[in-house]
Amino acid sequence: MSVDRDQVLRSAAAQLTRKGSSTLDEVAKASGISRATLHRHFAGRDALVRALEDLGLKECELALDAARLGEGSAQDALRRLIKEIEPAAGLLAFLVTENQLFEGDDRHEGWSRIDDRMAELFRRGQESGEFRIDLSTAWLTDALYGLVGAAAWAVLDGRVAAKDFSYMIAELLIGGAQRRVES
Amino acid sequence: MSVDRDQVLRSAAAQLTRKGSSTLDEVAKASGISRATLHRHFAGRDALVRALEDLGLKECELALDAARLGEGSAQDALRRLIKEIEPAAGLLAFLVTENQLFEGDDRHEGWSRIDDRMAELFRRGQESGEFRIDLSTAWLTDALYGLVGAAAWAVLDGRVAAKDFSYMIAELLIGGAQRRVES
DNA sequence: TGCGCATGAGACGAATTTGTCTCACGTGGT
DNA sequence: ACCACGTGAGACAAATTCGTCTCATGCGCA
Repeated sequence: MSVDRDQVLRSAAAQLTRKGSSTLDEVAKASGISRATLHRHFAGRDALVRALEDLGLKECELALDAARLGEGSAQDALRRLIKEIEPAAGLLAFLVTENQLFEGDDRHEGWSRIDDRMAELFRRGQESGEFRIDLSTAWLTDALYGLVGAAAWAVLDGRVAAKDFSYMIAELLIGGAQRRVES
Repeated sequence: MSVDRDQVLRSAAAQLTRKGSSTLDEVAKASGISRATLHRHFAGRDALVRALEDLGLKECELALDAARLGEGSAQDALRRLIKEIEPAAGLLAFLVTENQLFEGDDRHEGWSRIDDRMAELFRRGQESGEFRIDLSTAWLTDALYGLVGAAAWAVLDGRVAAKDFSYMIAELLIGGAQRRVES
């Protein structure tokens, strides 16, 4: 009977990813609930977006924890991270397009912490000699976000099979498109 | 006296990239014109977005032409493409987030043609042995869009120097993050 | 059966945005 | 000097969306 808050948020993210200017009524219908109920759980559009941000933030933190970025090679850690972050890809695809969250320098500090943890992984890989040093850790972090968003969108649109999600991202990010004659 | 239509569109794209829900009044002010004038040139919000799409489409076609994708190695052609597409990056960064354009299967056929040309480049690279075949051409195309958008945003936000734009994208897309002991 | 509770549906005014209009101003060309 | 034209500023109603409210329904539970 009671509404599943997380499920509503996921449906809302999917709807808002498809159409960023969706009406609250459209969001509610996409979540299978009425506008009144949506409004009972989230005070307004801002509150809804904030909740989406918090959920995405939480899932990213969990993915970062589960990936154990400090263990093993940086490459393997990155592969684990991409695999762990897959459930949050839909949410991230929306959040990265929601530049409104970054307006006014009051960006949620949580993202800085996540960025730092990712950049730290790339830095570790660079220091160990696994990753090239001519690509900045900031760019690699942004590129990871961009590829996750692109992959999520490609999957939603049927151009990439869902099962290939993490493979496609990890291989491109780590190895690039270039064919290497000797592995 | 007369308004520079393309300049207005670029300013509008920048404003809408920053805040997708910008008012027409905000868009107009960002372009340095009044709402009345904006409305004289573009019938409404839809018409404005359509014009932005057409401009982005045109610039992509021009970039594809200028890159001469059929000449030389696929790698070099891809590097040329990325360099040529840089001026349109801001526009693309907005358009890729404007999923509204893809609603209802009435997507502008022009994008299909562009996608095809890009996919053809990757296919050529795969057939020549330059690119790996385990990453589909559709994914490589989407990844290119995603990286261009991510890079445009990173530059706008000051995390990546504008002069590194094409290098960062090309190197990551072609060579990946992995360090290769022998070049 | 009867109660509690969350929800769905809809109405209502307020706020915002939009589309259209008018009018005055400034510039460029005749 | 005069006119044509594009523009800025603002007013105005229409349309849309939002926030809040009320009421009825359905389900679980005692």
